[in-house]
Amino acid sequence: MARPRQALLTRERIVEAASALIDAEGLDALSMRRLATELGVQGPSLYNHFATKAEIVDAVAESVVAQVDIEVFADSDWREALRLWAKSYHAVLAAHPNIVPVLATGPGRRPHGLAMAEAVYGALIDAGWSRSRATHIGALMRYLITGSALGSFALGFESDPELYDRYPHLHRAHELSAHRAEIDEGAFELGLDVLLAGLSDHYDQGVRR
Amino acid sequence: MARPRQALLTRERIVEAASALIDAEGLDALSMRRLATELGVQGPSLYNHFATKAEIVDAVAESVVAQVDIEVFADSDWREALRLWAKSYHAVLAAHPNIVPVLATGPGRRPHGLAMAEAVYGALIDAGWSRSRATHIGALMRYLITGSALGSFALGFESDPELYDRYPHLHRAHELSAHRAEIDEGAFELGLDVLLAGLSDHYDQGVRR
DNA sequence: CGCAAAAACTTACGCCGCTAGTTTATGCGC
DNA sequence: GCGCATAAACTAGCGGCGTAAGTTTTTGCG
Repeated sequence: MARPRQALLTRERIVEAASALIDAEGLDALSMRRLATELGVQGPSLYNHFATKAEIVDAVAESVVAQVDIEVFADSDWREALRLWAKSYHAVLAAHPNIVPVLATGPGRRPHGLAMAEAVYGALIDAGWSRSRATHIGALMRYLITGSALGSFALGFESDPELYDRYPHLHRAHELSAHRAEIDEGAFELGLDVLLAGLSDHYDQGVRR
Repeated sequence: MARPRQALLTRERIVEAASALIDAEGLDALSMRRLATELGVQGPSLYNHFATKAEIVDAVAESVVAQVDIEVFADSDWREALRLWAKSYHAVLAAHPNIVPVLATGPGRRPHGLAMAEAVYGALIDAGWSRSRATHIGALMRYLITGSALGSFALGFESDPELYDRYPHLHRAHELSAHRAEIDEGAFELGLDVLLAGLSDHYDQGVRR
């Protein structure tokens, strides 16, 4: 096949297919040939639309970050905004866990990633936090959100009971995976509550630097 | 070369070389052929000592986790122990950031990983936390520690000033990388302080479940 | 109408993890 | 002290990877 009358590929279709493939089978399953096959095309044809595989992955990351609600910073108190944003971000990552390692490296050059950083940092600055403190708080939120999304804590423990014979306190660790949702959500909520309460205390006591 | 009089490889030597290679050039740079070359040997010879590449990576992860101080749980108050352990873990990961994605998936079947989980969870249980709460706290600590080690927050922002022209609050973001150490450490310390203070309050108020 | 650009193709290079089969040295049982 | 299973290296090769190069055909603009 040479150039078709109607283009088979668009950047949008490629990103959608890549995103679906990553969601369904993980980052490692995304290869140029596999993705092309999924789109009914030969591998190298993708290079007519993206210069490298990394660009495709980046576009997928951007499309995920775009789903996070940053409108909340427009009209909420910084505490409430931070909580709602964190929950929204957390929910988006929970829906697309396989792309998290990419997001964890930072906003890079992605417009939505930068817009999110701008919104978070701006809200903290506008609330009166020092630049240094605002940066720390922003970093800290990212640690909690990506850390909790990177891999399920519960699933990190294998479900083989014999594995825990030597560890007296872990004798029920093989049951953890069955309560995966409650554990992962509970830990995140606990962290968010404690962090926001603590920061709120600092703030109210005038410790903003 | 057939079988040499003195074995060229041992599991220990392989793990050391793999660890050094990962530290120096990242997880992606670790290939069986490259590692073998580093050890003065042909690629497939490594399979006489490890069944798969994943086993080698796992052994490297185990050797890193083994450096974390879990003795502190033997004779400190749970708060102090948690703080010292977290700092030790954080320091070890800061020294070997490239292996963090592997550790972030949980202890798996690694003895030192399991021993660490046992120590943390056991200390919390012994202090009087409920099983559910102890699990949440353990998960939360992992979120903070691996989240902060996974990728520098400061380095997530590129040092190209023009990138931030559209984002008024980020106009100095290109300077972040220059203060990398202070930012990353400061955010981690802030998170650790706030979390431990908050949990300590819960504890003292009798909220342990 | 002609031609550059676009969008598909095929071929190929040098990597990758890993398998299979080969060679030779070691060390244990008789 | 010999024989042989095992260990530990080797070479060759499979199928997959990212991507570069060059080809073909269609489109759309000057």
